[in-house]
Amino acid sequence: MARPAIPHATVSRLPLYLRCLDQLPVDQETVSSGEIATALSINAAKVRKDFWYLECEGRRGVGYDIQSVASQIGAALGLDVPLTIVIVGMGNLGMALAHYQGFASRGLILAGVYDTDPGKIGESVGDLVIRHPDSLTEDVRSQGVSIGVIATPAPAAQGAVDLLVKLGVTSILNFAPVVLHAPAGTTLRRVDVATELLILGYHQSNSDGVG
Amino acid sequence: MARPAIPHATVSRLPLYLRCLDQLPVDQETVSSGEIATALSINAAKVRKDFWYLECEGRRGVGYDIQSVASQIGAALGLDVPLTIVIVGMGNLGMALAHYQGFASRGLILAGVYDTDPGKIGESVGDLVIRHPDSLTEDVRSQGVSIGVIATPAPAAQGAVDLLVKLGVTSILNFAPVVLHAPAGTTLRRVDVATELLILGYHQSNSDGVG
DNA sequence: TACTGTGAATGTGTTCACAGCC
DNA sequence: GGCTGTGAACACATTCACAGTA
Repeated sequence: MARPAIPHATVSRLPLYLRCLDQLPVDQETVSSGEIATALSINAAKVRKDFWYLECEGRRGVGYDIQSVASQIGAALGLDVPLTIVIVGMGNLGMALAHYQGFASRGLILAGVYDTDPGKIGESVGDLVIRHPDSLTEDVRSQGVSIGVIATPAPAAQGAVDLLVKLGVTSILNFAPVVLHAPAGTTLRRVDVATELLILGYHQSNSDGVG
Repeated sequence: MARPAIPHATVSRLPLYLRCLDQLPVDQETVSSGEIATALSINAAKVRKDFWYLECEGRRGVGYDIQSVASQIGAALGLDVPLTIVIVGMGNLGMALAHYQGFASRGLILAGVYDTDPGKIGESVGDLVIRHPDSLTEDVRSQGVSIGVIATPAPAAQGAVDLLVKLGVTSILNFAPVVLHAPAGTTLRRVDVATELLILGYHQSNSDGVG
């Protein structure tokens, strides 16, 4: 009954469960561990144990209530308090990320986009206008930004991180091809984030290799 | 001496090591496990064991030869035989990915970009021209494509996967917000790919939660 | 019968700790 | 002293297997 903390491995699967639940027929009310397991090609006991950590109660012989599982997962991921993000660096990648539906569909609110290029400042991106990173100080304070996305060229990346961290942003999603360092006085945990790479094996499970 | 297969966990760290090595001063010839461990905020024994799996030979009291470690990692990732990728879906995200330096800097060759929208077909993207996915059949055969990137809207994603798989592509990198299914006759392994999410904790290590 | 809940067994990955070499 | 190489200990994650409930 006194449940342990939710393991990392479980947390990393939660977004996957969420997507999977989203795609069930709207009139379906319950779902079994087996159904989810099949859809994600994982083991059903793993699904049950994951849900157990989340304190989702299922009904034997029936399954789990979709609504309540979804809301438990949302709560565990902190999506019940919507997260606010900003994107620094409005090159091609930054632009694409700003337009990308993936953030919104995961409940993230894009609050600002920034670039140092005077030629870009003032340009509109959806509802937002590109501004100089100097504005971050004000924006982070007023909007309570929790995630900063780095889409700058490599040499500018570390500076952007330092600034964000100084302002109190605690999560950095880095797309620049550099290894970032934690500014002084902070510690750092590196996490691989769920972009999905599906490795297809033909009839027997392919041993390994990222290619 | 008879070394076991390289564990998944190790493989998932190899790109990180590679980036880390790239950023060392050009005149530096050797690197110690401790140096790398500090840069990546991981344990030094882990680095040594990872290098051990790769059969990298270090010198006690000195460290590892940077060149040879880099080439061993490259070989383990299959980057000595350059991988070829194609992108299906040339909306904002697809465009950005096509221009993104990250692929090239990891030794991936972008061989084709595809979209079904007649208004987009024929448009140039760098050296390439957007074509209809029908051309994939020919292209995959002639270029030996190993990775297909899905950047289509959600409803088109599964169809794109089915086509790629039918043509013999064995790795799919999915950016569409849907759960994909393995076509009949194939098995599927899901992998989280290294986009870096740095979670910064202030002096004490932040317990958890992806936000 | 169909499903959950969960201890126990197994498998994998990480870290320690120290001998051995430069 | 600084660093690698590596067994052994530990921690964590997955899977099995089955009792229990609707």
